[in-house]
Amino acid sequence: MSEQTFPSRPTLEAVAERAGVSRATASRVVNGGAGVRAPLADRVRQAVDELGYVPNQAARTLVTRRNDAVAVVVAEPETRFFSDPFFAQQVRGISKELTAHDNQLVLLLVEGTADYDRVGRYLAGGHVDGALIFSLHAHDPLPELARKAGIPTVFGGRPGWAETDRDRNALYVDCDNRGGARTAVRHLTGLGRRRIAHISGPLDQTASVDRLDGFRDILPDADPALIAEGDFTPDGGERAMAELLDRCPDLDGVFAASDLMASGALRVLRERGRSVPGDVALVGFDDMVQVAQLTDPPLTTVRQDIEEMGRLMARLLLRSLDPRRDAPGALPLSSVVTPTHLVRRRSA
Amino acid sequence: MSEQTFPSRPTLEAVAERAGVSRATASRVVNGGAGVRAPLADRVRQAVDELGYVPNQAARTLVTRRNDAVAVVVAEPETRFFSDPFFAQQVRGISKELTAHDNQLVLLLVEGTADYDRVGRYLAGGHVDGALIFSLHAHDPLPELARKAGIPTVFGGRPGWAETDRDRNALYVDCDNRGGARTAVRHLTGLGRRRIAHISGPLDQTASVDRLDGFRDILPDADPALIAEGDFTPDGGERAMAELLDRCPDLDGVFAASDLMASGALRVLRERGRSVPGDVALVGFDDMVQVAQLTDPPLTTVRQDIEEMGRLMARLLLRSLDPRRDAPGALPLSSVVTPTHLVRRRSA
DNA sequence: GCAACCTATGAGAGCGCTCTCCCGAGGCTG
DNA sequence: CAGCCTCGGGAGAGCGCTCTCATAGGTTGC
Repeated sequence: MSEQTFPSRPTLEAVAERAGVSRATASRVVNGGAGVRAPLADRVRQAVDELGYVPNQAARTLVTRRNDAVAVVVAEPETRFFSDPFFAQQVRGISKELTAHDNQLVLLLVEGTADYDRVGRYLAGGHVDGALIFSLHAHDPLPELARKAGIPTVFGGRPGWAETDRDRNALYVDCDNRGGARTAVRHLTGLGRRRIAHISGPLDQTASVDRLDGFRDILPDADPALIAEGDFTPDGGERAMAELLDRCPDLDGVFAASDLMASGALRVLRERGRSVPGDVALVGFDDMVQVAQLTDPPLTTVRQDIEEMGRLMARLLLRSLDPRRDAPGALPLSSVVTPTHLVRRRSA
Repeated sequence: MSEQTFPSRPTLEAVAERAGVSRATASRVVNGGAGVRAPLADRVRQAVDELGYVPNQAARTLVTRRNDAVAVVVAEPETRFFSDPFFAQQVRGISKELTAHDNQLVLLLVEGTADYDRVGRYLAGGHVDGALIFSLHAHDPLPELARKAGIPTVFGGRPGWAETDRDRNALYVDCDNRGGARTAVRHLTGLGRRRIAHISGPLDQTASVDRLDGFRDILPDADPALIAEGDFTPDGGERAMAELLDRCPDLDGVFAASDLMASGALRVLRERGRSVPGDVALVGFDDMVQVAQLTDPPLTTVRQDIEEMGRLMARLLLRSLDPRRDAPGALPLSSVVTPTHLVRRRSA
């Protein structure tokens, strides 16, 4: 049925010949045309149009050593990547910033252990100029792969070794997890709640640990039975909430480390006949559109600007790829911690 | 804070020198090592390891004219791309097949009109060997862009012009939308339903039109008031269902063109006090895990194997990139229509 | 009016790789 | 044992582009 044929593309040489100039001049025009007199430049541009010339990216990359492409690496099962709006928002922010600077986004999903090899080869193969890595778990080999590949990297979320191991010089963007958690818990204590539980994220991620630390900052003597570990999914939130209710039926407040987990917790609370916020006040984290506002009751939550964080990650990476980019006064080349703040709705 | 330095990569020349062979031999070993005697090959492999050599992809592409990368182009707002599990499943199928053949997936999202330019340039720039395009709407410029770029393309879902405009020779993978719709509607009539409504997808997509056609095959005299157009989202399903109930309060069956829309319809039916399947029997389309089985009641629906369709798309594209791949007897190089079948659950 | 100086253009090297040729060494046949 | 074939390995061209460097022509200054 199909017999697609694909003629070979015109080369710069062909353009130059048609315009009656040298390849060098044609190249100059194609790349902005600085220092080429108008009549010549016009002839070249016309030749480009007539031939439908598009530069061969491989040849260009070979000499400039730039790809104008950036890898986004996600160490999370595809299922979660596609179902958790967190990633969608972050990728959108990244995507906007990258396309604004004519960079291409290459998505690399890491599912099985075997994928690490493939990703390592890809990063080292010179396909991309830099990497954005997020959802990093402890002992994940990705940072090492990126380092070996020798390409600039920016992390979404503080890597575990960022503080201890200074010379590895991680560049990251994260929100003020600990401060946000403190605000959330303080809000609950302010409401007079006395038995406050915490549903944490997976404790091999710094975001989870930091939020737990914030919780403990306010409640240093909290009963360990009041803390359950989730996995940032609604199901995980359900499981953790059920566990907590079994252990401490008298709890009257819950701080969940994500809105998605809070939504799961909410379902379990309702099933078990607890009113929210009457019996149990509930605070989430993220202020995820499509989640926090749609639950019943809508979630009081700690807002972080996820899309903006994505944008910052991309900007940071682009700057470390080319320090001259957006000149003085711009973003300094260092990690960024964005602020959080409490959004009060009806769940607490 | 950050001062990342990036040493230049070892070249094939360096490997050859270290192994005491010519560049040609080193290249042979790196690419499979056919026709190189074992001791030499081993020396080369050792040199590769010691130097941490990784081939420069740009140089390789320049001469082979292959990228081993394929673009996946989605003409749908990011929001829908990330929230609709349909895409997730399709991309997963594609991703599996591509990685199995050492091909890289490059995701291109098209949101605004401005993005078409960027995507066109990208496809024409020789970054990728082929393109997979899905969620095509009528009059979308993407097919033309891909054609101009001169790269093989496979569509997810039959493009509108595939039947009429033979010489454009579209290669596509689709499910038997019309047949599936017929099965769904026949099931409803078989249950004794007499006022059967249809919530269609956006009618500028062939999948929507085909499903509507299937509906009409069984009910050629259906009241036009019993047909409402949705947009494949839960919200669209809600709106359409509300409309239908306003127009025809006596309807007793609904065939929704997607599970997501069916889930929205279900909410509206419940709100309006209609029991399902008692008052209104409801059939969806897709058999989307995480949707059809989780609604209350679970959806009777038309199953299509979305992941498999993704896999087929990728396989078809890989074959048209390199006809020698997976030798005789394999997939013929022509469009594929996959079967559908009814999955009975409780909603009808 | 001539030296000194620009500035626009061209010539050409080379980025790192693959692949086609070609040569030489060994094994076979007659 | 000569002649032929085979097959492993090397030499080298060139993929399409960018960028440095040299050059030609025009300008300026004294």
